[in-house]
Amino acid sequence: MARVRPRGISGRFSGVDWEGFLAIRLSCHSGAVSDSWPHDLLDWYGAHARVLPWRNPPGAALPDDPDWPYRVWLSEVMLQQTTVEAATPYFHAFTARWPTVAALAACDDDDLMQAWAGLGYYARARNLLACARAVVAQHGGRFPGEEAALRALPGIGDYTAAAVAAFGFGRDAVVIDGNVERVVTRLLALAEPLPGARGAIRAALATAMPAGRAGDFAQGLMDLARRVCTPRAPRCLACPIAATCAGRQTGAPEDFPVKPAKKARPQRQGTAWWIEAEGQVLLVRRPAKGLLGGMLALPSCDWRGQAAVPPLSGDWQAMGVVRHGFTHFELALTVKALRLAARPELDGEWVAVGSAATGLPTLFAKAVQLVLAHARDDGTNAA
DNA sequence: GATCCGTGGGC
DNA sequence: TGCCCAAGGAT
Repeated sequence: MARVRPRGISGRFSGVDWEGFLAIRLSCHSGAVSDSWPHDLLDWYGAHARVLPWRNPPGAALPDDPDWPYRVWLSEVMLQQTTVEAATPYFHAFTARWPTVAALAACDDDDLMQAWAGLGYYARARNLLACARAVVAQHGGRFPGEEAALRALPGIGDYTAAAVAAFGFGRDAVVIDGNVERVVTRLLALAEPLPGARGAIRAALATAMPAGRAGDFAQGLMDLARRVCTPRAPRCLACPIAATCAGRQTGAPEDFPVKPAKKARPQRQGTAWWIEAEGQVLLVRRPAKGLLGGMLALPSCDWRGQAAVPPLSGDWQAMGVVRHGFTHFELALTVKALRLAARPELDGEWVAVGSAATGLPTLFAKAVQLVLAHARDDGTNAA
């Protein structure tokens, strides 16, 4: 069922949207978008900025700390498509364990992947390490401050390069993420769907950005997007730039940004095998590229419909089914267990049963929990 | 440009 | 419950 959306002036019988009417009159009087909105936003940000461990307070000079850009970069990579709440404990754990980019560059690959486990998008972890090592090898252990040099490093795209330049070095970079896109498409009522609208977004921000305040300007837009200009039911009455917002004047600011329709996620099925012997279970390292690349996992078949051939013949016990949604498909993973007296000759790493769930991606952590819960039930029933 | 790549939370 | 969303990047 389609969502019901108020359509502003034309869609209502009792008809007159006085708020919108007044806004349009004001707009016609003063111009389509006021020149003062960037400073209104900075004023609002000065009073309402979130306090975050990787963020400089509004209006303050950057910390006199050679590792500041490192922490900014680390936070930005963790925050790619990831919420502040999910990333924060990982940020603290990483900075405590690896306080400098040189320390991170020197770490063991498997330790890094285990530390990243659960955060998702594991290519970020592989690129994180490659980037740290490139900074040490090519830049003497100091991040470059220029966007172009940052953009050339692994795992750093347009957004992250601009964010590190602005937040880490105080450069005048145009920082555009999904939050900024939402605010600006509403502000301008851009009807063109993403990603086509990005050129207009960048042009508007390059014009509007107050010189010397790029970092506060971008983070102000992000805080506004999270607290006021939310995806659904934006709180326009609390917005410092509502008076100049064309999206609000349409009566349906939540309709922006316009996005292309999404495809349905296909269903896939697969099987994973728990092989236990001598208090240990067999894990395997997945190939470096592709889904869950480089991560430890339970042995499993591929999930594209091929027959599930277990790595050993034997008396496999059914443990149940784990359902897990990925970005572009949904998986029903059947879990089967085989317990042996002695460890068989198989490729992989044997780990203690009690610690098997730690350091695994969430899908396999769920599968391990399923097996352990099954074992507890058996123990209860036997006792 | 289109597709692939995790996860957890909100409504 | 199912769908949308979150400080994107690589291929």
